[in-house]
Amino acid sequence: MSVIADSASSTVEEIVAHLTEAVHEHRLQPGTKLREDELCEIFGVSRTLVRQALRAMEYHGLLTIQKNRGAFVSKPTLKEAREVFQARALLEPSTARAAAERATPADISKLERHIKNEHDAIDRDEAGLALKLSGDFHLEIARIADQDTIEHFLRQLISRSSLVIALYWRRRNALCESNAHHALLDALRNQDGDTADELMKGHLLDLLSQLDLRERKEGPVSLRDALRR
Amino acid sequence: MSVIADSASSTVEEIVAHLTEAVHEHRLQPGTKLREDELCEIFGVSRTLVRQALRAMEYHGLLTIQKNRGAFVSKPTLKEAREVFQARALLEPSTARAAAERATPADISKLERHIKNEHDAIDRDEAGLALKLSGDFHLEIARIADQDTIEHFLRQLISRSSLVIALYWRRRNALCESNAHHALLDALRNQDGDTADELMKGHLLDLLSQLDLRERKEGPVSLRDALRR
DNA sequence: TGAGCGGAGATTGTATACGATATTGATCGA
DNA sequence: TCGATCAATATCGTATACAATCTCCGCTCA
Repeated sequence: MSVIADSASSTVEEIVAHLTEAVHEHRLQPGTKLREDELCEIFGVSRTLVRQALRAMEYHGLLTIQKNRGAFVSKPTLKEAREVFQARALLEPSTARAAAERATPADISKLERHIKNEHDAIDRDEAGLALKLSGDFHLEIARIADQDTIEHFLRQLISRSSLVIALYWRRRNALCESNAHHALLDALRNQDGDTADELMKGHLLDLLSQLDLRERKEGPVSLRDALRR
Repeated sequence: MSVIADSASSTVEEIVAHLTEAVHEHRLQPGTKLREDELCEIFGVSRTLVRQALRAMEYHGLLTIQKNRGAFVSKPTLKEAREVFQARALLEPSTARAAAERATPADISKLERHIKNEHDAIDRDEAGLALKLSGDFHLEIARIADQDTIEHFLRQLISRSSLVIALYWRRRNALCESNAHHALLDALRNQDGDTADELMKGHLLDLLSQLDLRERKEGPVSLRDALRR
């Protein structure tokens, strides 16, 4: 979770994790260019590994690589934004249902801790962290449902949701999801698949309804600052 | 579509396309190892590009790369097999519905040609090609629905379906999907979203019901033979 | 005879070198 | 002064070289 890694040398997975976290927490804004040499210095590896990491993130939908021009944090169009939430609306309700039918007490308490962390982050005004934790909550439900394939897709969709929110969120301060997550947790605790399905459906519609047509926010930021290393 | 490419040098996309086609048509069986040097010779490029292609196919779920051991055509487990079709069952019906509501006459005639090609392939006993065309039919529907994100996921799911079918299909000779595709085409032609949704749901359940618990088929095959170049 | 143990060869992982392309900024002319 | 052109530089794309790891086969010894 820490942003400061060993300055020696990192693995591809570590590079991906750091950059992904930075995007999730909006320290790297959509449109920011990620130069390979700079990343080499920061992570202490050769361009070979940096390029592997960039390709992986392109595949996840977080970066867009333009031939001979470089890698940029993706700027989802409005169409893509809608599609991301439409796809989530297809996948997540039935996943929540399956999770409700399978959740163990250990799963429930893990989710409780998740929600607590989310609240703490909000209290400390760490909106980026709160958003990331919110996404993790959804992924955790897919894990409980024991649906590896859907979890894999959801991971990408939730990553892109973070970009969408960075660009199209109507009121950034109000992360009003906590109640929805609480209600979902209750349904899972009661093994109530029907309710979990319905709640997830409504939750995603809620999120979608909060997106706005407004143009994107301010430009890129220093790469090194965003990564704080 | 041709398997024989220029022996000079290929792009990453061409390498991916050729290998993917070979997997789709079951010329490369699950478990087959893809050695980098061999691919370099076959495609006339350095290991740099071959490795990029292998990574891309790993992302698509067609290959499994083991550290320091190499890339192998994936062997989906039974659980993964079920998950693939469950995920398709979530995504494809509503996509078919959207396609029915949007299909133009040009789209319809394109689908008609698709189905004709499928029949031709079956008549000529080219089961691998028929399977590939069958997958393309499903992708074409996603394209008509104008759902890029879902199409992206479906592409992976259909790729993996091909592996699943290679491993778990009950009776390989009977590709009984033609009727289902015809019925779908009719629904699309009539702009009948409800029916398209239902037909797709049933079609996927059909496919799932034809999977079997039996163990996998015979072992790997010569890489060069499978690629015929 | 068979299990365990090297070591040579094969194969993959990473770094570096070189070539191709794009970007930048200075110079020139209208 | 403004725009166009072109060289210098920055940056990315690909190939190659070297390092790390695994595989396989022959050897030793109980």
